[in-house]
Amino acid sequence: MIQAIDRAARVLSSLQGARHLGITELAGILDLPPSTVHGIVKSLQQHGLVAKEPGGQRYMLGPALLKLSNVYLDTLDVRARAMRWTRELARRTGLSTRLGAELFDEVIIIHHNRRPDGSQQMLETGITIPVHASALGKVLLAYHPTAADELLARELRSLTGDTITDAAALRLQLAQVVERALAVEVDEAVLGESSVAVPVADRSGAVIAAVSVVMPSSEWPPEAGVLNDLRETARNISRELGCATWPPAVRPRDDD
Amino acid sequence: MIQAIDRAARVLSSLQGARHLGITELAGILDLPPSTVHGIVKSLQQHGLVAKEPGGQRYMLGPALLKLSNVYLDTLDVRARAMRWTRELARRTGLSTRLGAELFDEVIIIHHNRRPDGSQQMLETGITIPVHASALGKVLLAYHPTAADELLARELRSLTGDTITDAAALRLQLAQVVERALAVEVDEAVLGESSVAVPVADRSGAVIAAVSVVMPSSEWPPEAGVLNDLRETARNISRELGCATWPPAVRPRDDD
DNA sequence: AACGGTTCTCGATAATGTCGAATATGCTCC
DNA sequence: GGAGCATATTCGACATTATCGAGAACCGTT
Repeated sequence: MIQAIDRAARVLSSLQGARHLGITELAGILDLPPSTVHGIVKSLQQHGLVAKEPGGQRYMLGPALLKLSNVYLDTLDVRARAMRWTRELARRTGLSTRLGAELFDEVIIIHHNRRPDGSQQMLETGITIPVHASALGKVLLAYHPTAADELLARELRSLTGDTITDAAALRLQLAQVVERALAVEVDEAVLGESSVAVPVADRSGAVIAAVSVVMPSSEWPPEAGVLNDLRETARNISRELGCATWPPAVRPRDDD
Repeated sequence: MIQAIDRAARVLSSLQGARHLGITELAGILDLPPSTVHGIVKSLQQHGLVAKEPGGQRYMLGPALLKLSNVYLDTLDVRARAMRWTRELARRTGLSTRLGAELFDEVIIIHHNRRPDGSQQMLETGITIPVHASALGKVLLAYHPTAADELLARELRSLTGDTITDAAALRLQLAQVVERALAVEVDEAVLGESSVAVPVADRSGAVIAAVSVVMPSSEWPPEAGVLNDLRETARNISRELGCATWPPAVRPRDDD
């Protein structure tokens, strides 16, 4: 791990948390001398990864990230394939759908279909949710035991009163997830919101993403038809990616 | 400029262009030994900025970029303020609107409102357009002479037959842009598409973004009402940002 | 099963980033 | 409007740190 790059990434990460930071503040967070931080920030700035906030003398994330991220989304084969299937899923179920991938101890939403009732809803692509508090996350963890082990070794943060924070309880759920190829979550991330997720696998049979439908907890549990549509969607996407058999198999423990 | 960070940024940039690259390919592009590139890529990977493509042994951009970019958009004050005004602008004019900011020699779209006729249109947030081939870009250049000087010193790439590639011609247009506080573009970026843009300034009076309406070239020129609505929109956004007078003044040459 | 082309590991070298002190800049309070 | 303070920024000597070549391991292919 190259030190300078590690530090640069930490700078981006800090700015991700705090939005606007001065050199001194950053130096405080990273526990480095201000002059060192200044050099890093200036290097990032030259590439547009960081920008000076208009007016002030603090720094913020830069516009180059938006361009990179846009290309990232375009690069994702799963996403391109999944889009038409999830749109259809949203139409059939009348619910909003998400496609999520693992990002350390979070799930990042790489595609979002709004529920088709025409109500005003924010676009969720790009937001992240702790893995342990989402159906998407439970699916990804269940099929990636190494990540699960790592996560369960740490303290689990509670988001609502119903977030599962007990390692043993979560591990039990993960086992069930694999059995049913389906994970659920009720009020665990956001009060009043619940979801069901299923795995998406690629040619190699590895689970690389998960699809979910989100519904108001008042409509819980979902009808059997919804679950079937959801499973069918995941199977179709996986098939398009060249996956031979669905549901997929759990990836071996040390495979990374 | 820290070498390691510069190289890391170049790696990201290369992956932005090529989508998928192996270590050797990257090494070729950057003209570095493969082992050096490997170290850089591995460091980026640890932070999720780069990821191994599923299946293959090549690398691609990573999911962390999506999260960073999402925060970047949230951080942008202009964008938050502009959104309601551009939505209204789209409604009144029946056209799609864009909010753009400068990213080196390109304009990056930081917000996009689809035209409200209900037709299927792709979301343009995050795409980039060469500054010299867009109305948005001409506005940004006109108010940022240092950037204009730099750009005009180089060769201008042609996107359509109508792209302005002559430095003198462009410089003349930029002068007019400041006079009218308005830039136009007809078929210069995409055939059949034309746009008009106006500047958005912040508290300090500096132009930090531009708003535009985009229309089919068949509807060109826009009615006077559209131009008024556009100007009004930019003035409203600028006022919300604490800008005292609109149209804004050109930023002095060496001010960066 | 053997080959060619990869990615990846390791360690010595010297190039490189680091960090303290000094300077410049900009904000705040009087 | 001016003085004072806090912050950003520059600079250069030093030693930590990244670099790069050689070789091992790996993968896909013939």
